[in-house]
Amino acid sequence: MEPGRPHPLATVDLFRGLDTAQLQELERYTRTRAFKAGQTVVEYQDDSHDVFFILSGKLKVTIFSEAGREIAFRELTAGQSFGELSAIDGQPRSANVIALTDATVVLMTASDFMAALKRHPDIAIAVLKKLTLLVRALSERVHEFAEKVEVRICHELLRLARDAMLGTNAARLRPAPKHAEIASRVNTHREAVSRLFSKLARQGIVQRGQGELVIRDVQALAAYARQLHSHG
Amino acid sequence: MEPGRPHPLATVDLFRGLDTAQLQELERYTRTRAFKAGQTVVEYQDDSHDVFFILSGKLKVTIFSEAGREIAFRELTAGQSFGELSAIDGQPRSANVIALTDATVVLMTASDFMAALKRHPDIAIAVLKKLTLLVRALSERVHEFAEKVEVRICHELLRLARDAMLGTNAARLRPAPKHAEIASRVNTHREAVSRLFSKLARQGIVQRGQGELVIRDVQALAAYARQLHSHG
DNA sequence: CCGGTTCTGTGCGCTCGGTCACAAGCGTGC
DNA sequence: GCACGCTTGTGACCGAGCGCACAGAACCGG
Repeated sequence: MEPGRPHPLATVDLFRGLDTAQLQELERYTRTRAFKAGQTVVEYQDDSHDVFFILSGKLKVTIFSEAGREIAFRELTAGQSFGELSAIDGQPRSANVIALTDATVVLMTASDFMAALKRHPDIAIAVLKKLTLLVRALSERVHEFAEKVEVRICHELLRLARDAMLGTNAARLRPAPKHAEIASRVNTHREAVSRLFSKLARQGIVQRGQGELVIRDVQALAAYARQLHSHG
Repeated sequence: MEPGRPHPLATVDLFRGLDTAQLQELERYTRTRAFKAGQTVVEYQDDSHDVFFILSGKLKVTIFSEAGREIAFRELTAGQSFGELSAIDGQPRSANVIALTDATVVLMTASDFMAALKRHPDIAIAVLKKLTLLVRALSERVHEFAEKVEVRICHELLRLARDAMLGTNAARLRPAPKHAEIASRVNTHREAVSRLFSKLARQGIVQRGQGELVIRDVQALAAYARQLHSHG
């Protein structure tokens, strides 16, 4: 327990709040693994049940429709974790995870993880918070499908903007998100995104520069969505 | 602690696994409330954060789109609980809950609930399992919106069938679910459901009797959905 | 700088499915 | 039974948005 040098597991969000002694004890139940860029970490429908904690690198979670179309994804980086769902309910994995860059992860078996939850209520609560967030995000998604395509795209843009604010009413997305990307997340097609962007650009709400997308007026974008939504 | 007479809180699913002494201790943090049929228990966007445990009666959870259209719902009965999300993350309520029948519930403040989670890891794990189930159900929903209307309706039918199986390949839904009901859950219109039912009835897959709906061949229904899905 | 590849912008036809309209069932209460 | 309301079945219309096609722009690697 060296005070100046924090334990490596201290970077894991779920373990925030544990002291070094507790982390050392937890570490006994983990194994470290390295993945090369492009390698698959877990595969959809696998029935492995380990939980993973990312020490370094960047991974990508994807879900494919049965037709093979990519439906949604998010990126994971150091400090984040994944695989809790299968550990908790024993069901097969709900998504693919592949390494985007070389990455180091630490993993724990389902039963060791569940035991850790019992021993350390703070971890359990951290997982609860994580799942709660997920539930709310998913619900939002479900609601959104009641909306028309343009509204959904606007919402997705607003979500992207939220994480890249630049002042209070503007955001810069760099690198520019690919249209096909956005489209697939809200379950529509590239062309729809392209057309909407043109419209928004004409109104000065967004601006496309080299390799970046600037949302000049977040308020106006939200208003645009609201107005589309209400009248039809 | 009378051995023959179980504690009233023992009926609550989340408290499965606690002994009578622990239940008595928990009870000190609860208040009991009675609701009359039709009364609102929690309202969407409220910022109350209590957790509710149903002792008796039937409640209904609904979510409305901003346009006021009912999007989805589920029913809750004795033993189930609700309100955990707001207690865990402190955000406003994610849905409306109204009493369908007269009902008795027990409630706990958010902070008492969180404290209980810390003291009783089994409760925390029960909540984790519940949320995990929810996440999986919601993900399934999100995926489904990539499908065409008919496929979505078939899937909804299959879900209904799952809870009302009659042998291995048939199910009886009684009372018959209303078409408008099913339609709103998969985000479409009464007419679409009506038309699909006619088609399925012509193929002998389902059968409409007085006040009930019989799914004669669940396999065939699943196959029908799969085939629609793959060719277009 | 050139040739290829991937991404973007836009026009157009066609299909799915949302909407309207109306008739027929069914249940309930009087 | 009859009248009323709620639910269901079905045809016809029509608009949103998907899919296709193709041209231009941006982004490589060499």
